[in-house]
Amino acid sequence: MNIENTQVQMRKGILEYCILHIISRGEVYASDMLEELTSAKIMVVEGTLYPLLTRLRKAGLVDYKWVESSSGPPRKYYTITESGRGFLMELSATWDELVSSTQQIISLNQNGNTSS
Amino acid sequence: MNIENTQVQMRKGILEYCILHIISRGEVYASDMLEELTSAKIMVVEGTLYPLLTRLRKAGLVDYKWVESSSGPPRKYYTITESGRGFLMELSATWDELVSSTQQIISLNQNGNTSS
DNA sequence: CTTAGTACTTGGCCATACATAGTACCTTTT
DNA sequence: AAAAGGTACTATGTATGGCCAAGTACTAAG
Repeated sequence: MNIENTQVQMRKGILEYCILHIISRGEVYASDMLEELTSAKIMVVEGTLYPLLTRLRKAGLVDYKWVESSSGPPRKYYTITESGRGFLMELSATWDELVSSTQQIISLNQNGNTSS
Repeated sequence: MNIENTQVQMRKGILEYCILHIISRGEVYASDMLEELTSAKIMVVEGTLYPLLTRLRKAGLVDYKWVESSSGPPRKYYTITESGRGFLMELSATWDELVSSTQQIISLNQNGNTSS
């Protein structure tokens, strides 16, 4: 019951949302995503990202194409599918609802009234 | 990859935060918590709540005492410990950070600029 | 050819939420 | 008093997703 573990648990399902959102904004490959997530202070490692991308693809939410790189092996550039956009909207609603629900709980004080 | 499953995943770790917060506000027993969580639209079932309470107790974050009930078997009334208050503050910081990070990701549009 | 760097893959581990079934105690009914 | 029903808590097994760690494959530089 340490805080590191809780951080891991809390991000479950949210990574999926964030990554699908990043892909929805334009073609990116894994390192682009890692960079953006890191800059938002969401620490993600390859072993998390790649399996997630595979899941998204198998579910038909994203697609990819190989693109040659001038320095190194070719890269998988991901794009979102129509089905993916629909799912992203559902994820968005789910996230908003979760934030709203949590806010409702933690905004109550000892007397059960809302306060600041 | 259905939305119901994602809802389950998204709440992982957050239940712990919500429940510890509820307990921090005063003595409650399981049914009180279920009622409050349900009213905040966080659907939780006994099979989730009781093991979580046991985990919290084993970690020394909460304590409980048996209280006789006028109708039915005695109840475990939970209270937060000092150690629990410390952990709650950490959870709070973790949650705030996660919300902030997610907000940063999803507030970006196609051009990579912030917009509404 | 060897070394280093980049990109992607895979297998196993762990913690949490949940479904389900079960135990124990109390009150009410007959 | 025995049976029936409700309340509170417990225990077991499953599925999922994040993560570690090791591994593969391709390219460029020495």
